[in-house]
Amino acid sequence: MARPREFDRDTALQRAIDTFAMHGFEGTSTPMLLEAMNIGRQSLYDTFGDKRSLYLEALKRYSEESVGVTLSAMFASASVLDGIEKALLNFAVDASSGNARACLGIHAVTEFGTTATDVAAVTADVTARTLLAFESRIRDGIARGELAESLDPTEAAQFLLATLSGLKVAARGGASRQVLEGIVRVALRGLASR
Amino acid sequence: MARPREFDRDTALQRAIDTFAMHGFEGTSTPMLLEAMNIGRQSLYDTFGDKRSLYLEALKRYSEESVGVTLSAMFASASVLDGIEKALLNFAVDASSGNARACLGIHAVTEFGTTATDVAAVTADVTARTLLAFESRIRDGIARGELAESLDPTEAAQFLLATLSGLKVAARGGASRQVLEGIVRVALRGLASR
DNA sequence: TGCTTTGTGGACTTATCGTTCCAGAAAGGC
DNA sequence: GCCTTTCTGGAACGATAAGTCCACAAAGCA
Repeated sequence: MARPREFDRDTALQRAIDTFAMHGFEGTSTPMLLEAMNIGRQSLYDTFGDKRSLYLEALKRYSEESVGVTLSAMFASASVLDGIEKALLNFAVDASSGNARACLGIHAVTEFGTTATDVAAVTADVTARTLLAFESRIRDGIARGELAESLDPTEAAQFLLATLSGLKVAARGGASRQVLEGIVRVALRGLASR
Repeated sequence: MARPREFDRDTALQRAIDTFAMHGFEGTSTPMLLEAMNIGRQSLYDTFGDKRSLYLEALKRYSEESVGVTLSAMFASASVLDGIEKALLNFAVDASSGNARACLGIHAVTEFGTTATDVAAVTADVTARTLLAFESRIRDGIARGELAESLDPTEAAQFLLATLSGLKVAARGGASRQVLEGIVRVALRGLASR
Protein backbone atom coordinates (compact mmCIF):
# COMPACT_ATOMS: atom_id res chain seq x y z
CA MET A 1 0.00 0.00 0.00
CA ALA A 2 0.99 3.56 -0.48
CA ARG A 3 -0.09 7.09 0.30
CA PRO A 4 -3.46 7.25 2.08
CA ARG A 5 -6.26 9.65 1.20
CA GLU A 6 -6.05 13.09 2.73
CA PHE A 7 -9.82 13.39 3.14
CA ASP A 8 -12.54 11.29 4.69
CA ARG A 9 -14.65 9.63 2.03
CA ASP A 10 -17.80 9.63 4.14
CA THR A 11 -17.76 13.27 5.12
CA ALA A 12 -16.99 14.23 1.53
CA LEU A 13 -20.00 12.21 0.40
CA GLN A 14 -22.15 13.86 3.04
CA ARG A 15 -21.15 17.29 1.73
CA ALA A 16 -22.04 16.13 -1.77
CA ILE A 17 -25.45 15.03 -0.49
CA ASP A 18 -26.12 18.47 0.97
CA THR A 19 -25.03 20.21 -2.21
CA PHE A 20 -27.10 18.01 -4.49
CA ALA A 21 -30.10 18.32 -2.18
CA MET A 22 -29.84 22.08 -2.26
CA HIS A 23 -29.29 22.64 -5.97
CA GLY A 24 -30.33 19.40 -7.67
CA PHE A 25 -28.26 17.36 -10.07
CA GLU A 26 -28.38 19.79 -12.97
CA GLY A 27 -27.94 22.81 -10.73
CA THR A 28 -24.77 21.48 -9.16
CA SER A 29 -21.52 22.02 -11.02
CA THR A 30 -18.28 20.16 -10.41
CA PRO A 31 -16.57 23.31 -9.04
CA MET A 32 -19.42 23.60 -6.52
CA LEU A 33 -18.89 20.01 -5.50
CA LEU A 34 -15.15 20.43 -5.18
CA GLU A 35 -15.55 23.43 -2.94
CA ALA A 36 -18.26 21.85 -0.79
CA MET A 37 -16.47 18.53 -0.47
CA ASN A 38 -13.16 20.30 -0.04
CA ILE A 39 -11.25 17.95 -2.33
CA GLY A 40 -9.38 18.27 -5.60
CA ARG A 41 -10.74 17.58 -9.04
CA GLN A 42 -8.80 14.42 -9.61
CA SER A 43 -9.67 13.06 -6.18
CA LEU A 44 -13.36 13.37 -7.00
CA TYR A 45 -13.07 11.46 -10.26
CA ASP A 46 -10.75 8.82 -8.79
CA THR A 47 -12.86 8.24 -5.72
CA PHE A 48 -16.41 8.59 -6.98
CA GLY A 49 -16.28 8.22 -10.74
CA ASP A 50 -18.12 10.88 -12.72
CA LYS A 51 -20.74 13.34 -11.53
CA ARG A 52 -23.64 11.00 -12.24
CA SER A 53 -22.10 8.15 -10.24
CA LEU A 54 -21.46 10.48 -7.35
CA TYR A 55 -25.05 11.67 -7.50
CA LEU A 56 -26.38 8.16 -7.51
CA GLU A 57 -24.20 7.12 -4.62
CA ALA A 58 -25.23 10.23 -2.71
CA LEU A 59 -28.88 9.47 -3.37
CA LYS A 60 -28.53 5.87 -2.27
CA ARG A 61 -26.76 6.76 0.90
CA TYR A 62 -29.16 9.57 1.72
CA SER A 63 -32.12 7.29 1.11
CA GLU A 64 -30.71 4.54 3.28
CA GLU A 65 -30.12 6.96 6.11
CA SER A 66 -33.38 8.79 5.66
CA VAL A 67 -35.52 5.66 5.69
CA GLY A 68 -33.65 4.38 8.70
CA VAL A 69 -34.19 7.53 10.69
CA THR A 70 -37.87 7.75 9.83
CA LEU A 71 -38.61 4.14 10.63
CA SER A 72 -36.62 4.02 13.82
CA ALA A 73 -38.51 7.09 14.98
CA MET A 74 -41.77 5.34 14.20
CA PHE A 75 -40.82 2.26 16.15
CA ALA A 76 -39.32 4.20 19.05
CA SER A 77 -42.64 4.58 20.82
CA ALA A 78 -44.92 1.81 22.01
CA SER A 79 -47.94 3.80 20.95
CA VAL A 80 -48.53 3.44 17.22
CA LEU A 81 -50.08 6.86 16.79
CA ASP A 82 -47.29 8.44 18.76
CA GLY A 83 -44.70 6.63 16.68
CA ILE A 84 -46.26 7.80 13.44
CA GLU A 85 -46.36 11.34 14.71
CA LYS A 86 -42.68 11.19 15.60
CA ALA A 87 -41.83 9.66 12.24
CA LEU A 88 -43.58 12.48 10.42
CA LEU A 89 -42.08 15.16 12.58
CA ASN A 90 -38.53 14.05 13.18
CA PHE A 91 -37.19 15.64 10.03
CA ALA A 92 -39.01 18.87 10.77
CA VAL A 93 -36.71 19.38 13.72
CA ASP A 94 -33.66 19.42 11.48
CA ALA A 95 -35.50 21.50 8.95
CA SER A 96 -36.29 24.22 11.44
CA SER A 97 -32.99 24.09 13.31
CA GLY A 98 -30.88 24.23 10.20
CA ASN A 99 -32.08 26.65 7.54
CA ALA A 100 -34.62 25.14 5.18
CA ARG A 101 -32.78 21.93 4.60
CA ALA A 102 -33.75 20.23 1.40
CA CYS A 103 -34.50 16.54 0.93
CA LEU A 104 -32.44 14.88 -1.76
CA GLY A 105 -35.05 12.17 -2.22
CA ILE A 106 -37.88 14.56 -3.00
CA HIS A 107 -35.61 16.61 -5.18
CA ALA A 108 -34.65 13.48 -7.13
CA VAL A 109 -38.29 12.61 -7.74
CA THR A 110 -39.30 16.08 -8.89
CA GLU A 111 -36.20 16.49 -11.05
CA PHE A 112 -36.22 13.10 -12.74
CA GLY A 113 -39.66 11.63 -12.22
CA THR A 114 -39.61 8.10 -13.56
CA THR A 115 -37.57 8.80 -16.68
CA ALA A 116 -34.06 8.11 -15.41
CA THR A 117 -34.17 4.41 -14.63
CA ASP A 118 -31.20 4.33 -12.27
CA VAL A 119 -32.54 7.17 -10.18
CA ALA A 120 -36.09 5.83 -10.31
CA ALA A 121 -34.88 2.45 -9.07
CA VAL A 122 -33.56 4.06 -5.90
CA THR A 123 -36.62 6.20 -5.25
CA ALA A 124 -38.95 3.28 -5.95
CA ASP A 125 -37.05 1.16 -3.47
CA VAL A 126 -37.26 3.84 -0.80
CA THR A 127 -40.97 4.22 -1.46
CA ALA A 128 -41.61 0.48 -1.28
CA ARG A 129 -39.70 -0.04 1.94
CA THR A 130 -41.28 2.92 3.66
CA LEU A 131 -44.75 1.86 2.57
CA LEU A 132 -44.19 -1.64 3.85
CA ALA A 133 -43.10 -0.39 7.25
CA PHE A 134 -45.98 2.06 7.48
CA GLU A 135 -48.45 -0.59 6.50
CA SER A 136 -47.11 -3.06 9.03
CA ARG A 137 -47.27 -0.53 11.81
CA ILE A 138 -50.78 0.48 10.78
CA ARG A 139 -52.00 -3.12 10.84
CA ASP A 140 -50.49 -3.43 14.25
CA GLY A 141 -52.23 -0.25 15.37
CA ILE A 142 -55.58 -1.50 14.13
CA ALA A 143 -55.10 -4.86 15.84
CA ARG A 144 -54.29 -3.08 19.07
CA GLY A 145 -57.34 -0.88 18.81
CA GLU A 146 -55.38 2.34 18.50
CA LEU A 147 -56.29 2.94 14.87
CA ALA A 148 -59.71 2.79 13.26
CA GLU A 149 -60.83 -0.59 12.00
CA SER A 150 -62.34 1.01 8.92
CA LEU A 151 -58.86 2.03 7.78
CA ASP A 152 -57.39 0.39 4.70
CA PRO A 153 -53.77 -0.24 5.74
CA THR A 154 -52.36 0.06 2.23
CA GLU A 155 -54.18 3.28 1.48
CA ALA A 156 -53.30 4.69 4.87
CA ALA A 157 -49.63 3.88 4.32
CA GLN A 158 -49.65 5.65 0.97
CA PHE A 159 -51.39 8.56 2.62
CA LEU A 160 -48.68 8.80 5.27
CA LEU A 161 -45.96 8.74 2.64
CA ALA A 162 -47.72 11.47 0.70
CA THR A 163 -48.05 13.49 3.87
CA LEU A 164 -44.36 13.10 4.51
CA SER A 165 -43.63 14.37 1.00
CA GLY A 166 -46.02 17.25 1.51
CA LEU A 167 -44.32 18.16 4.78
CA LYS A 168 -40.93 18.19 3.12
CA VAL A 169 -42.13 20.36 0.27
CA ALA A 170 -43.75 22.73 2.78
CA ALA A 171 -40.53 22.86 4.82
CA ARG A 172 -38.50 23.54 1.69
CA GLY A 173 -40.92 26.33 0.91
CA GLY A 174 -40.21 27.93 4.25
CA ALA A 175 -42.98 26.62 6.50
CA SER A 176 -42.31 27.09 10.21
CA ARG A 177 -42.17 24.25 12.64
CA GLN A 178 -45.52 25.30 14.06
CA VAL A 179 -47.11 24.97 10.65
CA LEU A 180 -45.57 21.55 10.13
CA GLU A 181 -46.82 20.40 13.50
CA GLY A 182 -50.28 21.60 12.67
CA ILE A 183 -50.26 19.64 9.44
CA VAL A 184 -49.27 16.48 11.28
CA ARG A 185 -51.99 17.07 13.86
CA VAL A 186 -54.69 17.20 11.20
CA ALA A 187 -53.19 14.30 9.28
CA LEU A 188 -53.42 12.03 12.31
CA ARG A 189 -57.07 12.89 13.04
CA GLY A 190 -58.31 10.50 10.40
CA LEU A 191 -56.32 7.53 11.63
CA ALA A 192 -57.23 7.18 15.28
CA SER A 193 -60.07 4.91 16.29
CA ARG A 194 -63.31 6.60 17.30
CA MET B 1 -47.02 48.45 -37.54
CA ALA B 2 -45.16 45.83 -39.52
CA ARG B 3 -44.71 42.10 -39.90
CA PRO B 4 -46.71 40.10 -37.37
CA ARG B 5 -45.33 37.20 -35.33
CA GLU B 6 -45.35 33.81 -36.99
CA PHE B 7 -46.09 31.94 -33.78
CA ASP B 8 -48.67 32.22 -31.05
CA ARG B 9 -47.16 33.66 -27.91
CA ASP B 10 -49.51 31.80 -25.58
CA THR B 11 -48.98 28.34 -27.01
CA ALA B 12 -45.22 28.93 -27.07
CA LEU B 13 -45.37 29.89 -23.41
CA GLN B 14 -47.43 26.79 -22.65
CA ARG B 15 -44.77 24.62 -24.27
CA ALA B 16 -42.13 26.37 -22.20
CA ILE B 17 -44.16 25.61 -19.07
CA ASP B 18 -44.25 21.92 -19.92
CA THR B 19 -40.53 21.82 -20.63
CA PHE B 20 -39.57 23.67 -17.46
CA ALA B 21 -41.94 21.49 -15.41
CA MET B 22 -40.35 18.36 -16.81
CA HIS B 23 -36.70 19.27 -16.50
CA GLY B 24 -36.54 22.21 -14.11
CA PHE B 25 -34.87 25.52 -14.73
CA GLU B 26 -31.30 24.28 -14.64
CA GLY B 27 -32.11 21.13 -16.56
CA THR B 28 -33.67 23.03 -19.43
CA SER B 29 -31.35 24.42 -22.08
CA THR B 30 -32.21 27.07 -24.63
CA PRO B 31 -32.03 24.59 -27.51
CA MET B 32 -34.55 22.42 -25.67
CA LEU B 33 -36.83 25.41 -25.31
CA LEU B 34 -36.47 26.41 -28.94
CA GLU B 35 -37.41 22.95 -30.10
CA ALA B 36 -40.32 22.58 -27.70
CA MET B 37 -41.66 26.06 -28.37
CA ASN B 38 -40.94 25.69 -32.06
CA ILE B 39 -39.53 29.18 -32.47
CA GLY B 40 -36.18 30.68 -33.42
CA ARG B 41 -33.48 31.80 -31.08
CA GLN B 42 -33.93 35.48 -31.63
CA SER B 43 -37.70 35.23 -31.34
CA LEU B 44 -37.32 33.80 -27.86
CA TYR B 45 -35.07 36.58 -26.67
CA ASP B 46 -37.13 39.31 -28.34
CA THR B 47 -40.43 38.01 -27.06
CA PHE B 48 -39.62 36.73 -23.58
CA GLY B 49 -36.31 38.31 -22.61
CA ASP B 50 -33.68 35.94 -21.27
CA LYS B 51 -34.14 32.41 -19.96
CA ARG B 52 -34.76 33.53 -16.40
CA SER B 53 -37.50 35.95 -17.43
CA LEU B 54 -39.16 33.28 -19.49
CA TYR B 55 -39.02 30.90 -16.56
CA LEU B 56 -40.53 33.43 -14.23
CA GLU B 57 -43.31 34.25 -16.66
CA ALA B 58 -43.97 30.56 -17.19
CA LEU B 59 -44.11 30.02 -13.45
CA LYS B 60 -46.47 32.95 -12.94
CA ARG B 61 -48.79 31.86 -15.65
CA TYR B 62 -48.79 28.23 -14.57
CA SER B 63 -49.47 29.26 -10.99
CA GLU B 64 -52.33 31.51 -11.98
CA GLU B 65 -53.91 28.77 -14.02
CA SER B 66 -53.23 26.04 -11.51
CA VAL B 67 -54.72 27.93 -8.59
CA GLY B 68 -57.71 28.84 -10.70
CA VAL B 69 -58.40 25.26 -11.71
CA THR B 70 -58.00 23.93 -8.19
CA LEU B 71 -60.22 26.52 -6.60
CA SER B 72 -62.92 26.38 -9.22
CA ALA B 73 -63.03 22.63 -8.77
CA MET B 74 -63.42 23.13 -5.05
CA PHE B 75 -66.27 25.57 -5.44
CA ALA B 76 -67.96 23.58 -8.19
CA SER B 77 -69.84 21.38 -5.76
CA ALA B 78 -72.30 22.50 -3.12
CA SER B 79 -70.95 19.95 -0.70
CA VAL B 80 -67.76 21.20 0.92
CA LEU B 81 -66.26 17.76 1.38
CA ASP B 82 -67.08 16.85 -2.18
CA GLY B 83 -65.55 20.08 -3.44
CA ILE B 84 -62.35 19.48 -1.52
CA GLU B 85 -62.14 15.97 -2.88
CA LYS B 86 -62.53 17.25 -6.43
CA ALA B 87 -59.93 19.96 -5.83
CA LEU B 88 -57.42 17.40 -4.62
CA LEU B 89 -58.16 14.97 -7.40
CA ASN B 90 -58.68 17.13 -10.46
CA PHE B 91 -55.01 17.26 -11.34
CA ALA B 92 -54.66 13.51 -10.87
CA VAL B 93 -56.84 13.01 -13.92
CA ASP B 94 -54.38 14.86 -16.14
CA ALA B 95 -51.51 13.17 -14.41
CA SER B 96 -52.81 9.72 -15.19
CA SER B 97 -54.16 10.49 -18.65
CA GLY B 98 -50.99 12.16 -19.82
CA ASN B 99 -47.79 10.47 -18.79
CA ALA B 100 -46.57 11.52 -15.37
CA ARG B 101 -47.07 15.20 -15.86
CA ALA B 102 -44.91 17.30 -13.61
CA CYS B 103 -46.00 20.36 -11.66
CA LEU B 104 -43.93 23.44 -12.33
CA GLY B 105 -44.90 24.94 -8.97
CA ILE B 106 -43.63 22.00 -6.95
CA HIS B 107 -40.55 21.80 -9.08
CA ALA B 108 -39.85 25.48 -8.47
CA VAL B 109 -40.11 25.03 -4.71
CA THR B 110 -37.84 21.99 -4.58
CA GLU B 111 -35.33 23.52 -6.96
CA PHE B 112 -35.07 26.98 -5.45
CA GLY B 113 -36.56 26.75 -1.98
CA THR B 114 -36.71 30.24 -0.55
CA THR B 115 -33.34 31.42 -1.82
CA ALA B 116 -34.32 32.98 -5.14
CA THR B 117 -36.45 35.92 -4.09
CA ASP B 118 -38.25 36.38 -7.39
CA VAL B 119 -39.26 32.73 -7.62
CA ALA B 120 -40.11 32.57 -3.93
CA ALA B 121 -42.40 35.57 -4.30
CA VAL B 122 -44.50 33.70 -6.84
CA THR B 123 -44.67 30.46 -4.89
CA ALA B 124 -45.45 32.31 -1.66
CA ASP B 125 -48.29 34.12 -3.38
CA VAL B 126 -49.72 30.87 -4.72
CA THR B 127 -49.46 29.32 -1.30
CA ALA B 128 -51.14 32.24 0.41
CA ARG B 129 -54.03 32.43 -2.00
CA THR B 130 -54.68 28.71 -1.94
CA LEU B 131 -54.53 28.63 1.83
CA LEU B 132 -56.99 31.47 2.08
CA ALA B 133 -59.47 29.75 -0.20
CA PHE B 134 -59.10 26.43 1.60
CA GLU B 135 -59.56 28.09 4.93
CA SER B 136 -62.63 29.95 3.82
CA ARG B 137 -64.24 26.82 2.45
CA ILE B 138 -63.36 24.90 5.59
CA ARG B 139 -64.96 27.53 7.82
CA ASP B 140 -68.00 27.32 5.65
CA GLY B 141 -68.01 23.55 5.96
CA ILE B 142 -67.79 23.72 9.72
CA ALA B 143 -70.60 26.27 9.88
CA ARG B 144 -72.74 24.02 7.73
CA GLY B 145 -72.04 21.01 9.88
CA GLU B 146 -70.25 19.10 7.18
CA LEU B 147 -66.84 19.36 8.78
CA ALA B 148 -65.87 18.65 12.37
CA GLU B 149 -66.18 21.55 14.79
CA SER B 150 -62.96 20.53 16.46
CA LEU B 151 -61.06 21.37 13.30
CA ASP B 152 -58.69 24.33 13.27
CA PRO B 153 -59.42 25.93 9.88
CA THR B 154 -55.91 27.33 9.43
CA GLU B 155 -54.22 24.07 10.27
CA ALA B 156 -56.64 22.13 8.13
CA ALA B 157 -55.99 24.42 5.18
CA GLN B 158 -52.25 23.92 5.54
CA PHE B 159 -52.85 20.22 5.76
CA LEU B 160 -54.81 20.22 2.52
CA LEU B 161 -52.09 22.16 0.76
CA ALA B 162 -49.48 19.71 2.02
CA THR B 163 -51.64 16.83 0.86
CA LEU B 164 -51.89 18.42 -2.56
CA SER B 165 -48.10 18.69 -2.69
CA GLY B 166 -47.77 15.11 -1.55
CA LEU B 167 -50.16 13.95 -4.24
CA LYS B 168 -48.20 15.77 -6.90
CA VAL B 169 -44.92 14.30 -5.74
CA ALA B 170 -46.49 10.84 -5.68
CA ALA B 171 -47.88 11.32 -9.18
CA ARG B 172 -44.52 12.50 -10.43
CA GLY B 173 -43.02 9.41 -8.86
CA GLY B 174 -45.35 7.24 -10.90
CA ALA B 175 -48.27 6.60 -8.56
CA SER B 176 -51.38 5.30 -10.31
CA ARG B 177 -54.70 7.04 -10.20
CA GLN B 178 -56.03 4.39 -7.83
CA VAL B 179 -53.25 5.14 -5.37
CA LEU B 180 -53.89 8.86 -5.57
CA GLU B 181 -57.59 8.33 -4.97
CA GLY B 182 -56.81 6.19 -1.96
CA ILE B 183 -54.62 8.92 -0.52
CA VAL B 184 -57.40 11.46 -0.93
CA ARG B 185 -59.88 9.09 0.69
CA VAL B 186 -57.75 8.75 3.81
CA ALA B 187 -56.93 12.46 3.86
CA LEU B 188 -60.59 13.39 3.99
CA ARG B 189 -61.41 11.02 6.85
CA GLY B 190 -60.07 13.43 9.42
CA LEU B 191 -62.08 16.40 8.24
CA ALA B 192 -65.67 15.19 8.21
CA SER B 193 -67.85 15.75 11.23
CA ARG B 194 -68.66 12.71 13.38
C1' DT C 1 17.57 4.88 1.70
C1' DG C 2 15.67 3.96 -2.52
C1' DC C 3 11.61 1.97 -5.15
C1' DT C 4 7.03 1.38 -5.97
C1' DT C 5 2.48 2.76 -5.51
C1' DT C 6 -1.06 5.88 -4.78
C1' DG C 7 -3.05 10.55 -4.05
C1' DT C 8 -2.88 15.44 -5.41
C1' DG C 9 -3.17 20.02 -7.98
C1' DG C 10 -3.20 22.50 -12.11
C1' DA C 11 -3.20 22.89 -16.98
C1' DC C 12 -5.75 21.34 -20.76
C1' DT C 13 -9.56 19.50 -24.12
C1' DT C 14 -13.84 19.31 -26.08
C1' DA C 15 -18.50 20.50 -25.92
C1' DT C 16 -22.21 23.19 -24.74
C1' DC C 17 -24.05 26.86 -22.25
C1' DG C 18 -26.68 31.58 -22.51
C1' DT C 19 -26.61 35.52 -25.18
C1' DT C 20 -25.74 38.92 -28.95
C1' DC C 21 -24.91 40.45 -33.72
C1' DC C 22 -26.19 40.91 -38.26
C1' DA C 23 -28.06 40.26 -42.78
C1' DG C 24 -32.24 39.05 -45.10
C1' DA C 25 -37.38 38.26 -45.35
C1' DA C 26 -42.00 39.72 -44.78
C1' DA C 27 -45.75 42.73 -43.99
C1' DG C 28 -48.40 47.29 -43.03
C1' DG C 29 -48.80 52.63 -44.28
C1' DC C 30 -48.22 56.07 -47.66
C1' DG D 1 -44.66 50.10 -55.14
C1' DC D 2 -41.53 51.94 -52.11
C1' DC D 3 -40.06 52.58 -47.18
C1' DT D 4 -40.18 51.71 -42.69
C1' DT D 5 -40.70 48.51 -39.18
C1' DT D 6 -40.67 44.22 -37.26
C1' DC D 7 -39.61 39.32 -37.17
C1' DT D 8 -36.54 35.53 -38.42
C1' DG D 9 -32.40 32.25 -38.90
C1' DG D 10 -27.65 31.42 -38.71
C1' DA D 11 -23.13 32.67 -37.40
C1' DA D 12 -20.46 34.09 -33.72
C1' DC D 13 -19.34 35.50 -28.86
C1' DG D 14 -17.19 34.69 -24.24
C1' DA D 15 -17.94 31.79 -20.37
C1' DT D 16 -18.27 27.68 -18.26
C1' DA D 17 -19.46 22.86 -18.26
C1' DA D 18 -17.67 17.86 -17.53
C1' DG D 19 -13.92 15.13 -17.82
C1' DT D 20 -8.69 13.86 -18.89
C1' DC D 21 -3.59 14.27 -18.77
C1' DC D 22 0.55 14.75 -16.51
C1' DA D 23 4.17 16.02 -13.39
C1' DC D 24 4.97 16.11 -8.56
C1' DA D 25 4.29 14.87 -3.56
C1' DA D 26 3.83 11.55 -0.06
C1' DA D 27 3.81 7.24 2.24
C1' DG D 28 4.61 1.93 2.86
C1' DC D 29 8.01 -1.83 1.96
C1' DA D 30 12.44 -3.63 1.16
